[in-house]
Amino acid sequence: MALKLYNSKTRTKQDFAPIDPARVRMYVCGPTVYDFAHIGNARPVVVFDTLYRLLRLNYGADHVIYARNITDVDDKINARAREENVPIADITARTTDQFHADMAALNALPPDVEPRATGHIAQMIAMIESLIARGHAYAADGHVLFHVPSMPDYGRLSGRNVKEMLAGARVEVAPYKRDEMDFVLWKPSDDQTPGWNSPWGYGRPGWHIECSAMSLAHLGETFDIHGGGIDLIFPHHENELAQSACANGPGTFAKFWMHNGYLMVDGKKMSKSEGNFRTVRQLLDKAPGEALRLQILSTHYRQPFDWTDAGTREVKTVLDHWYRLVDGVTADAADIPATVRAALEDDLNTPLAIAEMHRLAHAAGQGAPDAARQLRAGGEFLLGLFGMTADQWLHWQPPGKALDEAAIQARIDARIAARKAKNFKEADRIRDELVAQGIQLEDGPTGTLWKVLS
RNA sequence: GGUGACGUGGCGGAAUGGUUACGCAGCGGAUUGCAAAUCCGUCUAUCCCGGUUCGAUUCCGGGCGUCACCUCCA
Repeated sequence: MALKLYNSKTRTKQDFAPIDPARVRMYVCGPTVYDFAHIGNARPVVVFDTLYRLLRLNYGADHVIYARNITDVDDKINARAREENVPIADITARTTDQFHADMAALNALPPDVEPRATGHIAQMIAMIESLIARGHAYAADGHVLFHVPSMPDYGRLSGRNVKEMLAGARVEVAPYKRDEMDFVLWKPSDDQTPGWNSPWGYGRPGWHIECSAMSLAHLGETFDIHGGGIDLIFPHHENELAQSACANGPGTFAKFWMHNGYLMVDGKKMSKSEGNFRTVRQLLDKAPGEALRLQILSTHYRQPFDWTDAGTREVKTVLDHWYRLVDGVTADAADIPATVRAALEDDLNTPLAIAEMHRLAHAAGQGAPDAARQLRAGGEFLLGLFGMTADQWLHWQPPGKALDEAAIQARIDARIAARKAKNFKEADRIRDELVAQGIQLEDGPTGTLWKVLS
């Protein structure tokens, strides 16, 4: 079955055919590194990681190139460095490390290239020069601005009507702008703010130009997929598209635009003032990263997602079950279940894919060995699950908390002895004692196993 | 004010012009010394009002409601 993807540009589901099957190119907007990644940052990473895995399967791992940037020059970073009174590089290095660790915990593969904005200043300057030369940008008052009326198609990607937007605009217009909609490509820096020398003086790039410059540098003028959150469609992606298409020529840039839906927490927009702000780091204290991953995938990527703790508990229960079924089972690519794969190939229908996984789990639970292999293959090769053993999974503890497994085993042995002596009162007492510590015992045919209650 | 998305059973969540997914929870059973785990069985749904149709949850119109964007945001 052919891969179909919803293209935000055309607002339809289309058959995906790469420009060059030997080099399938995907660019996803990565984080601005100034603080811990929140669960809203994790959604596009997990969604596009799932797509990345599927593309690698379809075209070969060596024929897919996935670029996800790190934006390490931004006024939010500058503000944070000032607050903490540390060098900017400290903030960006620390936050980048945290981001990598958190995304790895979610079983997200690292991208093939991870360009940094500060490493591409020269490319940004070159692109700005090209925009000026082509009449799409102008220098004014130390700034360089993109002239929006120079691009007739502006607003098409995000479905905005420029005139209507201006009618409802609440922003003050800077005096140096020729048009209210014009946006900054380059802006001046003072001594306290990071900057680089440029034809327009000492300064730093505007928000959108880094993605245009980096996608060009690593993927070329035209590439296959551009992804990110729907909140970025305006102004970020609209402006990226404007810059790139005007600098490189009409018709260049991404063939497919993909946007994941918004993320809410407990039914509301996540924000610090609402008290429902969740970092990935905080959530990894409640459940293993794979559970968070499956939770993210349990809603179709284009739908709004409502994050709840109850949802986390539910996927944890599901994975407890699946892990038991695939324990000791090995699978190879031949076991990849066609049903799960077909669901993913239909615009990444992960909820349907998970439903097909449940069907396999049902069959595996009845003792079908091929179903167990397919379940494992579906998790391992498609959804990015089963990265640990069943024991590791069932014994999982939040980072920093270590269980004394030897002590638990000693209690289990004592209980086995009591049971052999038919002293059930003592056996039950030991079991209750362990339950009070969050340890659940399971008497099976091969002996007594235990798991951590969640 | 402008724009967009969404409204499916207790909860999560797909699909579909007609045959009422799937999971979690609940309930009943098997199993177990009792549990847990596992297996079997099982109840509950398509926001409201019109229209098109032999038939709509699905298409069209209206209404109500929720969320978001238009300013930093994944």
